Amino acid sequence: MDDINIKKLAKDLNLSTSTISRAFRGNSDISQATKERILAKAKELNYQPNLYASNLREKKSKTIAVIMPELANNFFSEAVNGIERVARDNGYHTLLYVTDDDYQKEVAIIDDLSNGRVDGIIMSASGEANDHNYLSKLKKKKIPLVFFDRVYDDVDVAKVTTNDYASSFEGTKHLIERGCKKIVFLVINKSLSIGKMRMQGYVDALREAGITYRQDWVIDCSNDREESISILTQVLTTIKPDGIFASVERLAMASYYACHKLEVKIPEQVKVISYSSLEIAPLLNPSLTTITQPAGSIGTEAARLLFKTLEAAEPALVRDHLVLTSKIIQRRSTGV
Amino acid sequence: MDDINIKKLAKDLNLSTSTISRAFRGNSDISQATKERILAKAKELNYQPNLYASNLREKKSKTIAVIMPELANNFFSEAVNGIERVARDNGYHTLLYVTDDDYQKEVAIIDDLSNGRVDGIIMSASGEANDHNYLSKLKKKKIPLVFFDRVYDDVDVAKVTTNDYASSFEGTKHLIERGCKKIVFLVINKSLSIGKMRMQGYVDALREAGITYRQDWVIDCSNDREESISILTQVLTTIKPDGIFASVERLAMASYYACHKLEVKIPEQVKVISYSSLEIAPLLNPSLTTITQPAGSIGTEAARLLFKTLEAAEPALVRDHLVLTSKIIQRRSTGV
DNA sequence: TTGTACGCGTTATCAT
DNA sequence: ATGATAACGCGTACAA
Repeated sequence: MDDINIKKLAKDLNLSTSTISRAFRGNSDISQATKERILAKAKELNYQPNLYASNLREKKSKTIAVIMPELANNFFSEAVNGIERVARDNGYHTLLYVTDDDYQKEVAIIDDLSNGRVDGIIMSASGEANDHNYLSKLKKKKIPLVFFDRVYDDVDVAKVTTNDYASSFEGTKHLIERGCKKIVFLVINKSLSIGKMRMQGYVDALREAGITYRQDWVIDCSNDREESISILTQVLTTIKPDGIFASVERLAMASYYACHKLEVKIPEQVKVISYSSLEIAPLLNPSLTTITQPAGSIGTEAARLLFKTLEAAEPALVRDHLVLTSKIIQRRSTGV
Repeated sequence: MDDINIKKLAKDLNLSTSTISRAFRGNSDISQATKERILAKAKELNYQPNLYASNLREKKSKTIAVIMPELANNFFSEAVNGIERVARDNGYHTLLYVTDDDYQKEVAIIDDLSNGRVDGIIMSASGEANDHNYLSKLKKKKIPLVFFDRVYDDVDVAKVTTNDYASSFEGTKHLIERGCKKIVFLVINKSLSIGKMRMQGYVDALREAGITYRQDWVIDCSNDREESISILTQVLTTIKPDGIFASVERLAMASYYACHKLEVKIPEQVKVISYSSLEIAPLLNPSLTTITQPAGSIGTEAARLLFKTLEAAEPALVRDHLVLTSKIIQRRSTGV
């Protein structure tokens, strides 16, 4: 009475398990009458096909995983929304995994996932991650992977990114046009593709404006906020920049903290621009000029690529790289 | 060569499948030598026990689900961190589900989960949710449920909340002490337990201060930001409050938007306090006075309760209700 | 310490 | 339209 399964239900209805099974799967033919009878009884007895048995039998989990560095971040939450919508449309479920920007966790999660728990993975890469060999396991297991936003250049899979080089170039140019001459560039990890692209845009924009690029203007910050704040405090007092370009949102936040603490006025003494999808950017003190990525679209496109791969005859061949466009939203932090 | 499984590995090593199995499970005895030999070969051939087969066999998924209203929210992300840590310590995996504050989605997720995908669920409730009968399915399937923060009073399971009544009382008192006489209370859903408790604290604090409570001071807002902003714009121009108590974070944001738009000065013309775990509350313009919940602890405690239930002889008996304490952090939005 | 054999709950194939 | 049966990959009695 306690545990219900397909056999008991079959016995209860004087039917075979095959018929029960058919009632729950759309395809096979079965008389409308018995189907309804089965479904009714199933609801009454609270029967649902056992997920693990089905998956074992079908060798499909109808589930995908999304791996991302952090949760409390509008960019990722919007991207996830996009992904989930597409997944649901395709009859798939979505599992969320968070790495906290910790490379070790990323490896552990991939490890956990390569036992067939999911049919495919959409991921935004974390941390330095020099060795990406652990991803080869996925290829061996034929679990397709799609990167979004933060990608590893040396891993040859489908990717969705934004025009980081161009938007960074424009962002830097914006600071220069607002009169900045000494612009520092804040990065968490230079080696990460996204950091490289954004940095190059910054460097080239400086060059174009005839400003000589100085290596010590590129500030290597940390994932840890306190650490970043102390680094930035140092920077503000020694380099005394008149412009800050934060390559990721949290570094803009850290910059604000440091400026507040040192009573450095934004935008009078230093102007700030940042990559950010922060919903509350307009409410910051002062409101923050942002380069904003189309987060939702990035998610839906990444999901579409994954499902394209999932359905491809030769999945390995799907290596599209989509590049979407970010836009600069000017606010008070780069005002006069 | 392509698909590896326990049989092939066994054949490769001239061993039986049971021995292989034993090598992967901690318990059964097996000689250290063969165990190492097996593990080595497994790594070489990229073998991992199939998750779905194991789960089917063991009738355990070693996985829990966390269901929450939203992602881009510091409170929930901290809570999730706490939960994940405890889960990992217990050898469990954590799946994340987001409802977007949509009751229908919550029902759908619970439905999906009741087929045995997870061994237990930790949830923060969404939306109005008048009918909680869909949760009975979990009980029938013996999948334990633990609520955190946003709970349904009529559902008799373990819960972890904060002292909403007391902190709301104190928050209101704080506004009164700062000179507010006409304080509106913003709520998204009065019927939700958390809304009720917080509202009662507000009402009682008014009463204690000799301020007559007016029903139209309780503003029913929306999950949709634009809608909330338009409601608040209305409120600011008609009621003209000198104090705003936002019972949830997003309503504080909406209030800020509305005030900015109407050029109503915070805190000079209206003071604002809000429940919030916003990391950037100090950076808002002006910095926001918050009632902050111990998010991480809520998560870890909820997880502990879940695992206690999971291990209990009679799970139905675990109905502890833990109440943790929030604290008020005073900032400029309620300053002079 | 290791091997044999069965069953977990389902679905697909084949038969009726 | 429905039923019988084998197989998915694994873990555990039980046997050796």
